[in-house]
This record gives sequence, C-alpha cells and structure tokens, in this order.
Amino acid sequence: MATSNIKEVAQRAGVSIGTVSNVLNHPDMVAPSTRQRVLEAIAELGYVRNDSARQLRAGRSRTIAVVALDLANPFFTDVLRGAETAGEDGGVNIMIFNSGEDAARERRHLDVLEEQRVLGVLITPVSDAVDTRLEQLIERGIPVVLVDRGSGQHNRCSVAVDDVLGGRLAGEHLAQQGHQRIAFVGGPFSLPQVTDRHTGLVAALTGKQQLQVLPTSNLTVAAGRRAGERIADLSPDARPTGVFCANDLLALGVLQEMTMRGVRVPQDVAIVGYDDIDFAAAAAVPLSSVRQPREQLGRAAAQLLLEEANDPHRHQHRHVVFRPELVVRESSSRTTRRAARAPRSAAADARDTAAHDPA
Amino acid sequence: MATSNIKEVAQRAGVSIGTVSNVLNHPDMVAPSTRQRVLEAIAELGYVRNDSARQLRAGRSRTIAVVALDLANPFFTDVLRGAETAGEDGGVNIMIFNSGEDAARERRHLDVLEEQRVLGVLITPVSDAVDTRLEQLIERGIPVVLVDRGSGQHNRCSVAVDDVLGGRLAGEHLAQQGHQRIAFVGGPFSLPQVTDRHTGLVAALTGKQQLQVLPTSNLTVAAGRRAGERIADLSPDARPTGVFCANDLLALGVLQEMTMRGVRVPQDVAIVGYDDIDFAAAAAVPLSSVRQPREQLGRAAAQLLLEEANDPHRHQHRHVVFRPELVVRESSSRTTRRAARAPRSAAADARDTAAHDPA
DNA sequence: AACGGCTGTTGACACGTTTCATTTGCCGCG
DNA sequence: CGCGGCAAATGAAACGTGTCAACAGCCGTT
Repeated sequence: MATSNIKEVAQRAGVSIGTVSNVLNHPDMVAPSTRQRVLEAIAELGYVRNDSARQLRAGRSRTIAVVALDLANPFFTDVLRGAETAGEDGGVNIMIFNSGEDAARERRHLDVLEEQRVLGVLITPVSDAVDTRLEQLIERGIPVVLVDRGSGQHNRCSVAVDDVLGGRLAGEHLAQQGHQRIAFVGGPFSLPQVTDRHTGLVAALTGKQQLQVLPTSNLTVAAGRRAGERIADLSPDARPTGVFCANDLLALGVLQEMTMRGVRVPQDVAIVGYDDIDFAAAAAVPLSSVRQPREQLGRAAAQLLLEEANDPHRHQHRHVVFRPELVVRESSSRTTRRAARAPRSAAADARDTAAHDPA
Repeated sequence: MATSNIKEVAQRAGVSIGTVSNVLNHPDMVAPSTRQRVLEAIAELGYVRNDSARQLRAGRSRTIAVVALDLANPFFTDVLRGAETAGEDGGVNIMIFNSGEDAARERRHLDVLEEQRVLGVLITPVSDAVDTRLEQLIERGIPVVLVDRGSGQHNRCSVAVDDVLGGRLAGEHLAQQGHQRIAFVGGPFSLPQVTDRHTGLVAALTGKQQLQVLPTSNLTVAAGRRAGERIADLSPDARPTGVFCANDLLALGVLQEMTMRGVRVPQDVAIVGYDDIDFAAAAAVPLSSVRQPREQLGRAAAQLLLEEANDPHRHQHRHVVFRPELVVRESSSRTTRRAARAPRSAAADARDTAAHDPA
C-alpha cells in the first residue's frame, strides 16, 4: 500500500541512495555485485520510480502530448497511429487528449500540458484563435508541431496535406464527369481545412458550372445527414448532380440520406468525400475520396517534434506538405459497373515518402 | 524561456512563498489587496505552476488514465466521450492511451501510469493475462475499473454489458427469421467479449440450425472482409443465410465483401453486427446491430473510479452490468422495404439508467 | 614506501511545491 | 495600559529524485 521509495531500497541493499539511482540510470557505473543486490532489493520491495520527483529534478517530462481535433473521426486515429510508432521509436511516451472541436476544452488541455512541462505538443487546433496560446507554449520552451494544418509561422514546424490541391482534384473530377450543378458541403469555415478544400474546388471549376455551398456546423455524420436532407428535398432539376464533402463523415451522412430517400448514387447524385477513411471504401456504395497519407502525417509530425526536443538549438523549423490523391470509386463513377477494389498502390506509398523529405 | 517559479513571483509581489501558494490554493485565506498584488505578479511573469512539484508534494496526481483497447474502433471513442464528461464533472483531467490490442504496449502504458502515480485507471484489457499487472496497480493503491469487461474480482469495480444476452438477442432474431445455416464471425477468442457473444448465440439456437464459426484474428474491417470472402466463396446452398459478427467493424467488412461479390444483403445473407456504432446506421444497407449504451458505459466507469479515488475506505466495489438491445435494420430484415430510422428511444435511455443503480 | 590513476561509492544539495506551526500586527475589551 | 483573540503572513520542513564533487580503496609504477 504505502509506496516504497529509493531510500528504503538503499537501506535494504545496504548502499547509499546515489548508488540506487545509478543502478537505475547509469547501470554500467556500478559494480555488478552491488547492482545485483540493488536489483534484488527493488524486486523484493516492488519499488517503482516516482515520476513526479524525477521530472521535477529533470525539469521536463519524457512524454509528448497529442491534442486531437476529434477522436471520433477515424482520420485522427489513423494519424495517431503514425505518431505512436514514431514516438515508440524515439523512446517517448505518448498521451492523447481530445478537444472534440471544443475550444474551451482544448484550452484546458493546453493549460494542463503547460503545467506538466511536457516534452512537446502535437496539435490540430480547433481554430486559429488559439494561436496566442500556442505562442505562449513555444515561448516557454515547449515545442509545438501543427498537424494537418499548414503554417507560415517561423517558430514551429507543421505537417499538412495540400488541401487546396485536394479540393481541386475533386473539382476537376466532377467537372470532367460533366456535372453542371455542383455542391460543396462543409463547415465550420473557421477551419482552414474547410476553406482550403472549398477554395480548391472553386479553382477547378471552369465557370460553366453552378456552385452551391451547404455550410455545416461541424464535420460529423449527423451534419452530413442534415445536408443530405436539404439536397434530397430539392427538385431533380435544381438539385446538384455532383457533391463534394469536406470530409468522409459528411459524405457518408449525405450518402445515407440519399439512399434513404430514393436518390440514386451515383446515377442521380455523385459524391466525393475527403480523407479516404476505411469506412469510405466499406460503404456499400464505395465512396470516392481524396486520400491523405494519414499515418505518415502523424509519423512525420512526431519525428519533427522529437528532433526539435532533442536538439532545440540546431533544429530548423520545417513545413512539410504532402500531396493528396484522388481515389475514384463507385459513388462518383458515371459507369455503374462495379468498380474494382483499389488497394493502396506501392507507387502512392513511394510518392508520399518522397514528399516527406525536406524540400 | 527560463520558466519562472513561485519564488520569483513572491519576490516580485513582495510577499513570502507561502503566501503565493495560498493565493493559488486557498485564496480566501489571504487579504484581497495582497492577493491582487500576487495575481499581478503572476500575470507579469507569465508564471505557470509546476505540476511535477505539486504532485510530488501531494503524493498523487490529479488525472485519470483511460487505456483503450483500440481507438480506431468508434465504440471506444464513444465510451471515451462518456468518461470525459464524467471526468470534467469530477474536476479531473483525462489522458488517453491506446493499446491497439497489443499486450506489450498495454504493459508499457501501465508501467508509465504506475510511475506517474495517476489517480486511477480505466481499462479494457487486451486479455486476462494482464490481471497480475492490474493486481499490482491495485496493491499500490491505484484504483482500477474494468470497462466493457465483467469481473468477479472483489478488489475492483467493473462496468460491462451483458454480452451473453447480446449474443442471444442476435441469435433469437436470426432464428426467428427462419435462418437454418448461421455463421459466427469473430476473434480472437481470448477476448471475453468474443466468447460471451458466441456463447449467447449458441444458447439461442434451438438445435434445428447449423452453426459455423469463422474465427478472425482481430476485430477490424479488414478481418471482416477476409471472412466475407470465405462466405461468398461458398456455394449458395452451403452458404449461411444468417451471419452474426462479434462487432460492427467485422460486419461492415463482411457487408462490403458481399455487395462487391454480388451476394445480396439481406435477401441472400442477413447480417447482424454488435455495438451499433454510428457507421452501422450510415451503411447504405443499414446494419442491424446489438446496441450498447456506449457513453453511459464510460460515464459510469469514470464515476465509479472517482468515487473510489475520493474515498478509498468507504468505497464498496461494484459490478455494473448494462443490458444490450437489438436494433433491427435492413441488413437482417426479410422484408426488403426500407426500414424506418430508429432513433434511440427514451425508454431505452431510462432502462440503462436504472441498470446503473447498484443492484 | 610514496604516488598517481582508476573504479565504486557516498553524501549533500537542488528541483518547486504545499503544509503547518509560528510569528507579526492589529483591534477591541476590560 | 495590558491582554486575549483574530486575521494575515512567514519560514522551515518535507516530498523522492538526479547530479556531482569528494572520497575511499586498490593496484601498478617508480
């Protein structure tokens, strides 16, 4: 019950406190016989290091924090997986925090992280408004890496995907399929991801097409369904025939609502999503989507963070930008024939890796 | 850069260290004018408490840890949401760890948590093998609550859903629909959730039906697709007409593979999943599924943990068991007519709440 | 035998808090 | 004027580590 400390261990092993500490942190500095005795004492007492004391002494912790925008979105859990592997390789622990698109909660998390003196923070911010908060972290010497968010900032790294390009890919695809009335579903527009994807879409249109924007309050399936209702309620000759959604959750919601109301996908309405989460391919009308290298995003971000944490002075801030890739599936194919399975190509993998190298 | 400490604040405000501490922790003990001066000094210096020192002194941290089995499974992110709200209400921070069905990683996380002297741990263990590890945590005085896992243990609380009942609901449903050849898709069988659901299914069958088991190595969409291939490859008169999957990810994988290979759902094969994650309803053939009160599961677990942490001696360990509920949608309806949307009923909510009260 | 060098070990201090017994200053009351 | 009592502030002692200068013991060299 009462946790034993290093002093008890020392006593039991008949050595000094410093020696026990050395056994734990610099095992080669201590004679094998002594080391053995100390290790036995540790085992007998069930001694476990007290991380608070250790951190207090060291001045900083050995864990990095990931603040995710929305854990319920599989996109972020995939990014997380990448960060986790990189973290393991770098020998640091990873703790996860979920802001859930809630600015207040995000702020609370950052406060805690600052008090904890974490080694660094990987964050996809709720909005640009937290910027001053992040500046504060950086001033205090806590490295910050922006994830899935580009940045011109010179005092931090960022890892992002070219969302404008992604939007353009989607737009060009829809235009090429001959759609005249096109809709963009997404929001809130305070998220750069949303505005960028919208911008790309607009840039891809030739002017012959009509564009309609259906703003949503967030990026969830439920919001997608609500947008889907509005689309389905339009008369067939006013209804957009091509819909680009700011992420796959929205797209799945729209898709579901179409099916439920008898609007055929892709014959009546073509749908293109964004992120290419696993559920996109698993939808019974497999969803076309703009694929992002999710795991790599996380891995690259964690690597940059570790690099900065390990050598703050030599470190040069970098802004890595990956290229997205359009994956066309049945939901936006004019031909109704079943699309073949589209496994991730080796070529695509190679391309992502290349993009990661500093430009 | 150099982080300021309480001493600098004291100096700047012209008071003693103890007074600054009192301003932070017992503001009413200090005269308004002094308090004001101290707060100003804090603001000017950008002082932030050092949590390590605080914890060292206090002996324990103010955060609880959630170790999730697989964050990529929306089931767990929903559970998490419940835990987060309960944590906020209780005034503790929540950090999330992901074991990803990997025992070694789970173990590493537990080691760290023990060193951190967290307030408590919410965990869905990878297997029963970690039990000794958890015992150790408990001995050390760190409360542990099992999530989504029943337990006869008398030294910890648990919050679970009656998985045997859930399996039976699914089985009865399939039997009632007249299916003669039924398959169970799920694994690994080291997970109690899997064996329990299987057990329930078996119990529901009358003996007239044939049961085939398709074991999987994990509970992912990919594993479901592989199982789906095997099912689709069977000749129509050997193929099961009713499939019960141990979770929705598997079910979605099976569903996708059926659709892709021209096996009609539900006409040729009926599918029932488990968890009723949002994506289940969003599938274009909406998925029948056994619903668990996910958020409540998390909330109840966190509440039990807080109760124990706040008053370890008076606390009585409890084992809360929720009742699952079958939600029938199109994927298992003999009639092909579109199923109506099935929003969560108020009655169901009430029932869950009732179940939460100690029996 | 004196000395330098090497390995292993020690002991004391510092890290930044919180706590608590003690002190200070003040006011009103006898 | 002295005293008790109260509010406010103080200072020192922990909490459990890691570090580092100092030290002991030993061996080989001169």
